[in-house]
Amino acid sequence: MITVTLPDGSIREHPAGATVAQVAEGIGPGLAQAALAGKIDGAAVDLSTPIEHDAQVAILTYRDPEGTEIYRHSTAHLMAMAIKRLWPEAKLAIGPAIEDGFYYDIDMPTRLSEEELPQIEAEMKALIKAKVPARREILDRATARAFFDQRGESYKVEMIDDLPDEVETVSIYHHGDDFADMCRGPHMPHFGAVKSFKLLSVAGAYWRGDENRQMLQRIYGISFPDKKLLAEHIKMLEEAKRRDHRILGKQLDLFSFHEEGPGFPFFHAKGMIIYNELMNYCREELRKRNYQEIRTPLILNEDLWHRSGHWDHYRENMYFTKIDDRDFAVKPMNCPGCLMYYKSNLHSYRELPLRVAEFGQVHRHEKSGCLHGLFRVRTFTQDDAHHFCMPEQLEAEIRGCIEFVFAVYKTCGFENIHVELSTRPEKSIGDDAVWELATDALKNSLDAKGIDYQLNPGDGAFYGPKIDFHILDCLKRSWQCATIQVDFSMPERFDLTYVAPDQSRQRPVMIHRAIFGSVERFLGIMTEHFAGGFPMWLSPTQVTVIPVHEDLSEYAAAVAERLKTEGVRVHLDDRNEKLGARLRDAETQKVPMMLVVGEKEKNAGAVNVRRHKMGQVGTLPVDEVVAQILEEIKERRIVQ
RNA sequence: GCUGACGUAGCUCAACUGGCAGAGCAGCUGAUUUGUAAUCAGCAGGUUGUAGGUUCGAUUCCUAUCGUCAGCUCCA
Repeated sequence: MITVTLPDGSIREHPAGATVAQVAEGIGPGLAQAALAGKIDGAAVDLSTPIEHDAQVAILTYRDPEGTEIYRHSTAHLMAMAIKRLWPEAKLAIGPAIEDGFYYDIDMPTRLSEEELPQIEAEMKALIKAKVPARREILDRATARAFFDQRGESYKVEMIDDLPDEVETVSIYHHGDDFADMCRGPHMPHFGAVKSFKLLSVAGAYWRGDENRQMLQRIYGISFPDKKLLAEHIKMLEEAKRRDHRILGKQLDLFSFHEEGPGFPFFHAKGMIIYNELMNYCREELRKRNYQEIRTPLILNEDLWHRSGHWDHYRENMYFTKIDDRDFAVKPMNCPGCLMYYKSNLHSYRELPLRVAEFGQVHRHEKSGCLHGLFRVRTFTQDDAHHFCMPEQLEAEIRGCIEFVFAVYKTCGFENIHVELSTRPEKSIGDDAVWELATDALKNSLDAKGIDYQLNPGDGAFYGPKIDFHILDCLKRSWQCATIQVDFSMPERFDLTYVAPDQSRQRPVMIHRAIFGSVERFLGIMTEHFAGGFPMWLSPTQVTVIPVHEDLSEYAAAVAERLKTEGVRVHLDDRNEKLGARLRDAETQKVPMMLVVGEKEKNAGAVNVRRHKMGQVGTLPVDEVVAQILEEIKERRIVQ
């Protein structure tokens, strides 16, 4: 007998050689049913794996993150098998589980399109019905290589060849008699366990992500242990589509794109209101936090970009032009301009920390295939700022930046923020002591604020470490926006100095930070986050006043005028349309508040309040409503 | 940039195997005077992304090109 210790600490006795599946059965029939794989002493294994000695054993179900991965991975195998049956000449590359589903990269002469997906799905269903079993086999390297070579699976052969020398054996999963794939496993015992799945899309993908290598066909799919979960997932995808800022931008008349300027957004009047409100808010915060604001030119002499290192590192993304036969470049970043500003005066230590902000419009040549609404454009405005400080001020400055980021995100409705700290990459400049100082400053600042973060070793910029802030929107999608970078390189390259108390010239440290990142992108993210129903302070139209019929236009106009005098963006809709139609228009344009006025309201000096998506709130005196509206705007309140 | 799909009225989408380019919404004109998500009627709206080609005839087939979308790569 052996002793099996379960995750909850309970202990069970089993005969030696009992399988993980038998342990699951011993615990209960429900668990045995839900079991996908197991863990023996922390190592993931198949259910059929025998336990030979005393061990820690865990049963993995879909609910475990690892179980989910196994579930999806097995579905990827299922899809690969179906494809091999339909197109035996197909060669398999890789097919992992991913964050929301799985994919398989396949090389085959037939061009797949979405139309072939149902055919593959039908084949998969047949394999599920047949409950095709999985069998694991361990082969030594040479045998495995010969096995795949003989089957013409050249990608698998390449993977085996690329394995580190110390790897002696390779595991293979056989599904049924005619399908095999190299795989670490574990896998579900048979395809019957796949209860519900859907293939979503086909796209090209490079073998090993290298654009110089073979383009493969990638098929994406998703699978769930129950139909309801699949239905929910599909609904979520539709919800995301409904919130797409590119579609809402059109519907709400916020911005547009044209063939004449691919990747260069046109901001319409309504989009401009939101854009300016975001900037106004940001400027208010800048004042509170003792920043000064500057503005530097869009085009500067090319020499500057040689000096800054951008020509070496960023040339591909830059636009160049000639003025009077001299070479110029359109700025892709604002820092060199800011450095010119710093250098235009002598600075005393008394001035530090110096906080210099710039809403700088930058241009970057992005590859045509990357462009994506406002999320990926060729020109955008950074809410940029550079802090120049003494080394001993670094930490306090970083803390200030972190506080700034969180304050702005809170106001904008983002509560879930994921923070990452990236440290020194292999290719970098500066000495270790300086890097350590900078990294510690970032780390200490995060710790002092009690912020959890993910460490990305070696992911920093070549000139310094950085903190990135990722916003999680309502659909749990993550967007990198804010960044705080410590930079010792630029002050060096541009020979920045300040005068120290002893009259010596000292080198300041530079912090580079952005909060929205790109104002355009941030606007796009907010559009999706609020599904176009912006908080009142941002809404292009904040209030629509609707008289029930024409005789009440005068009273409605007076209400509207009152709001307008108070600075509210108000619209009087006294068109010759039915009340319902005008309300519908206001609702589809996502106006946060509608004030309906009829005889009753007129006589009482009141309005009937209706809020976007919430319906009627009630009848209130005009004074009270005006006060509420003003307060909601001033407080930048989010009402949902 | 690469692979694939797509491009028809301001918007959303029709148009069989190549045979007179159509609808809803929006717009304009008129009627209707409205109590919480679409009042009715009429009118107007097009070089079918662009440039070639095949054909008696091309929105439809072919080539090129531009753009968009899904990915890959890259990034704010």
